[in-house]
Amino acid sequence: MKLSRPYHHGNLRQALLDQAMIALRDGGIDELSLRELARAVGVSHAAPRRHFPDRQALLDALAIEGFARLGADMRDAVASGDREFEPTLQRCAHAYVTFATTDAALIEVMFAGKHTENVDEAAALSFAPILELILRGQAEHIFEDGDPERIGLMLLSVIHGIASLRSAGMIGPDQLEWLVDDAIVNFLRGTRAVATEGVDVA
Amino acid sequence: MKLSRPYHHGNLRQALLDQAMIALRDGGIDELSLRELARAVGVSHAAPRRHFPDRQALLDALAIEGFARLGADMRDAVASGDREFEPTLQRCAHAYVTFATTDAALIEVMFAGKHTENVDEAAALSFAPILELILRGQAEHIFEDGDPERIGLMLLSVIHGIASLRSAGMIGPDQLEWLVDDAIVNFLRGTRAVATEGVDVA
DNA sequence: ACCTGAACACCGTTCAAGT
DNA sequence: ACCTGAACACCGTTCAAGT
Repeated sequence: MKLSRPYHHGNLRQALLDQAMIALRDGGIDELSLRELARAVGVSHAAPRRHFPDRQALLDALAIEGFARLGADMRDAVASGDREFEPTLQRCAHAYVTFATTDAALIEVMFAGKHTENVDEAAALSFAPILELILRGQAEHIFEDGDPERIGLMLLSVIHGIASLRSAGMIGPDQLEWLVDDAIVNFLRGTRAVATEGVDVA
Repeated sequence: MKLSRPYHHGNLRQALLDQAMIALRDGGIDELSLRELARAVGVSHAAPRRHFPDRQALLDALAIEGFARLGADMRDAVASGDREFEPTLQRCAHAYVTFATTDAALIEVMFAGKHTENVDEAAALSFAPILELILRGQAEHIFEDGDPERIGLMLLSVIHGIASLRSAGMIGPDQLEWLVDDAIVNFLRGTRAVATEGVDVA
């Protein structure tokens, strides 16, 4: 006769990750305990060890899943809506910030630093939509020529900075929307706010 | 006869904070343990409780000290060197990023979110040099008019974003210098990189 | 007022042992 | 191959007790 709880038939790893995502959402990174995860999933406290050698390995796996979702969110945002450049960039930026504020604890894990190669790979991959936008912007002569990574890094800095300040509580929920809008406009045109002359792209 | 270790004659609180700063530098935020701090300072593990009700109180105090130092660093950077606007802004930004990379764990504590009112006060105070620069920039017509807080928030986002990405390891140490330079230039003039016409500021 | 010592509940990690 | 149970060393927090 089979057990009513049959060893999680091999998907314990994913069950732990799913439970961890839930725990992250309503507990923060410090509340995340391997033992509690094991308990919630109905397994002994030593069982996770087969799938995650230590706590950091679990966090790395979470970060990788997070970057995959972040990249997908941005890609979707770019694809949805019209093709006009500036609104597209706006949607991409908003997708990033929305992700970061919705899953604040997760993005903390993603950018925690103590990572493996695999995490860095996932991170680089997730930023592909941004890089593609830069390339397109250069083709449309919206951006200056030169290393697209350089421009991408500057763009990422603004967006991630906003997300980070929001998580820290230094930006109110109400300020978020227009701040992203303004930051993108400012990124494109600078603080001098010259009139929108010569911005008729294609 | 007096004890050779006389109860830390009332400065246990500061001794703990100093030791915590050291621990933060070579251990990160997770390595920071109240018990170890007490041990390092030569006091029982329950003694810190008189000065810090719980771990978070210690972290809050660290954050407040951190913001004070960050503000001072930026103020010094602004004061040192010539008064030309753009270089002054550059020095201020570099001071921020240097602080953030030198004391990466500390700035993590400072922006961790779970703060008290007092920490928010200290944070706002530390950003005063940035706000003053914005006001000066508006007076010199380098910035558009309107809410200086709005411009300050955008500027802070870029700078903090760079610092944050650096801590996460997504920006190499070698990329840091020119990225800050470029980000400030881009903040002022935008990505289009129009020639430097009409930028002759008084 | 300030600190100690023992106690409690919780961790992450390790390892022999089970099926 | 995958999981269990006991064990170890470490936490933060609490509280009666010392001086």
